[in-house]
Amino acid sequence: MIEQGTGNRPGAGSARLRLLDTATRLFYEAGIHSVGIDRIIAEAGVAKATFYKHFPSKDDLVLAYLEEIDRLGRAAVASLPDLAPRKMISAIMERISKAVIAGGWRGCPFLNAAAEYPDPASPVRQAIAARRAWYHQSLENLLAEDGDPAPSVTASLLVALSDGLLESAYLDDAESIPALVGEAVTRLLSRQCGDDGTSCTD
Amino acid sequence: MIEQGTGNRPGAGSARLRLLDTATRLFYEAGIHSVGIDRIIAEAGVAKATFYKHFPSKDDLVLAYLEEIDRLGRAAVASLPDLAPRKMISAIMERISKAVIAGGWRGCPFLNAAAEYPDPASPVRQAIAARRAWYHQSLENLLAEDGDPAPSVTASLLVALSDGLLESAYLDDAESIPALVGEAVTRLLSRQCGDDGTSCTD
DNA sequence: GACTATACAGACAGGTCTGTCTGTTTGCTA
DNA sequence: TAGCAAACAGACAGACCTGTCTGTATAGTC
Repeated sequence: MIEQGTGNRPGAGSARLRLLDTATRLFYEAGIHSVGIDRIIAEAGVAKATFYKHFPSKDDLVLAYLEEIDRLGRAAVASLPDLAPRKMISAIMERISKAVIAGGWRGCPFLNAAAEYPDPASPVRQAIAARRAWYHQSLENLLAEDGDPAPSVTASLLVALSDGLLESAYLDDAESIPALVGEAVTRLLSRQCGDDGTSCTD
Repeated sequence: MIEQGTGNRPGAGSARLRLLDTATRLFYEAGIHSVGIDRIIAEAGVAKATFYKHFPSKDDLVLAYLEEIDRLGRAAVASLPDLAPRKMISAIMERISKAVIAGGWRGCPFLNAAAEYPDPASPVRQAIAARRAWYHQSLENLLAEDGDPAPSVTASLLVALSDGLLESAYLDDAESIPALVGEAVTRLLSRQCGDDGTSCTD
């Protein structure tokens, strides 16, 4: 899907790629409204006309930015090894720790974007809603497989905890997150013994 | 504390109040960077020079906006009736439901502001950090009183869940929040029977 | 009435924003 | 060599941004 130009045609598609990469970095680091087109094209080394050829408006670039992150996240989850449901849930939640420990964490890109886009009907907000629906549904399916008595409620709590831990990593202390993720999963999932590695000794 | 001018001195202090009220509404509804000074003074009915007399810069107004919300939140918690620790924790968490059900919820003002202020050294971010530290400490104290074996960890989980539920109310479904708040508290707090109303039948 | 404090109205400067436009260069293809 | 598609450079328009400034009106106080 990602066509890394520069094969035979030195610039074919690479301008779009550079724009999206640069915008991703700048939008995430500085916030969306704080970053102007001029800065993006300067740092990407792309002419303004070329930018507006690939993205009819700035909001189209913002949308592409979020959709690309969404795509990568879904691909990462899809490529997880096939484990028992509860271990899958743990693996998904532990992606939080990995994202946060890497450094330069500036909060969840979707929550940050939502803060800047108040209109729920805007394409940006709809992309965020789609992302959240996918995440919730993925967890709910696994919880149902795991025999959770209220998979939708538990999934909502896991989504909320994911959001909260991602924000906590940004605003409080990133290093404490991995331990908190484990603790949260242990406490939130209903104790059902026998399936797999949960302790169930209490 | 709130002095609604127009008593004997028709305009004494009321300009600052109108500015802060208007800014609070607009910053929260539309986002901080999206609202210009011109719009604030127009809707507040205040001259620009008057604005800059009360607030040396826009960031000072932003800071006043967050500090006022912080002050109100702390006052509301301080004025809760004196209950047993666990009930106090529940009461604090249930403030989430009340805030969210009222309608017009646009997410946590502090998380929204943090999304727009990347520099952790900025006064805005420091106000956010102070708010979060207060909230965490308040919960931790109550948990310690309640005999929680790891009050700091549990407090961190409650903070994360608060953040997450507030975001969920904004982006997913506000009406489901009250039930989720109760469920979250039940599942997160360690089961210690005998104190008060926790079921402890499992 | 004179003085002071407060707020009003609005022009202005200097910068930045998005988006459009003209014209040039580059490199592949026929 | 000619043609074409893509990207380059950068001027420009029109709006909006923050912050400064000048001048006026009002109300309370001495």
